[in-house]
Amino acid sequence: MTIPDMTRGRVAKLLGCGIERLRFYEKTGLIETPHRAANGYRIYHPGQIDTLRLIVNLSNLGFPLASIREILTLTIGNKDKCRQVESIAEAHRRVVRSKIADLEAVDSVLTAKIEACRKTRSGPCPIMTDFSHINQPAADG
Amino acid sequence: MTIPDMTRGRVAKLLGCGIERLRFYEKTGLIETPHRAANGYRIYHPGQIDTLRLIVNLSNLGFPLASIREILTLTIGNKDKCRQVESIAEAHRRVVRSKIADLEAVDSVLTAKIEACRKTRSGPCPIMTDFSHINQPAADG
DNA sequence: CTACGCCCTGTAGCGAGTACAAGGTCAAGT
DNA sequence: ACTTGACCTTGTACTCGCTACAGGGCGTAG
Repeated sequence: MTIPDMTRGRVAKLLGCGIERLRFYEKTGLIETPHRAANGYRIYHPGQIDTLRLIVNLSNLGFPLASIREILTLTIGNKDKCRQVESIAEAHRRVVRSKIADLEAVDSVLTAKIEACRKTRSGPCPIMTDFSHINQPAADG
Repeated sequence: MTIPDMTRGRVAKLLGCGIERLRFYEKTGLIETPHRAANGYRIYHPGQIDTLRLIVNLSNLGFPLASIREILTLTIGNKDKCRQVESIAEAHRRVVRSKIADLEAVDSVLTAKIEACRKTRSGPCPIMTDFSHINQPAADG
């Protein structure tokens, strides 16, 4: 049972991401450059794969790479550093919730406009008119 | 009461956006190049300002510029074209709702992890460990 | 006449990758 | 041995929707 070399493609498949993404994380310094086989191929060792899995998982949750970079500098097993990670996660959750609120506001505007469109039997389209020459706030002031 | 020339800065202030954004819309062909005064300054006429307001409003709702471009090709006042605009808006609403669903899923994962962090009194940080070396799906198969 | 604010142009950068070209390598099949 | 195809390498350009900056011209108020 020889374990096959973890080349870029195999790691990408394992982590469920594209191979270029791994190169990108390497290019931007999130991981160290992996060892190379004699033919020049990258060979990832288990620790690097763990790191990459952490990066991919956090990135899939929308953490910006700057936050991920910060999390990576905090080594595992320290209680105080866990508090730091927690606070980064809380900050990110605030961003996520704010985006949800924004999108829900957009959704309700869209729904109102779509309703107005449906009621329009003839005449100008409400989406076009409402968003172009209505609601100029106090243009006479 | 002389109406001042609508220069780029004035239009930007009226629409609540930055002046570079207007140049960007011009560069990408969303609006035609406005007339120039003798000194080379752009002078926007009311129709162009209406168009820009439509663009800015739709863009603020998250419509991609490709959709906005499509909407702009549909002239005002035609019932059938209103149906087309409506269907673009519906497609965008589907995208928005899908994003909301994704973000809510992210929110619940974050909340679970933050809870786990809070319960951690000592030992490794759950965020780091759960996202790096746990949950490898059936690694023995 | 000078200071400041507005305008012009072109270009580069953001985030987080994705895509492509041009080539080297490896493993399998014939 | 040879060919095919999948994989790997590098560098570079593109995505989206702006934003920022450099280096200059113009206009107005004091």
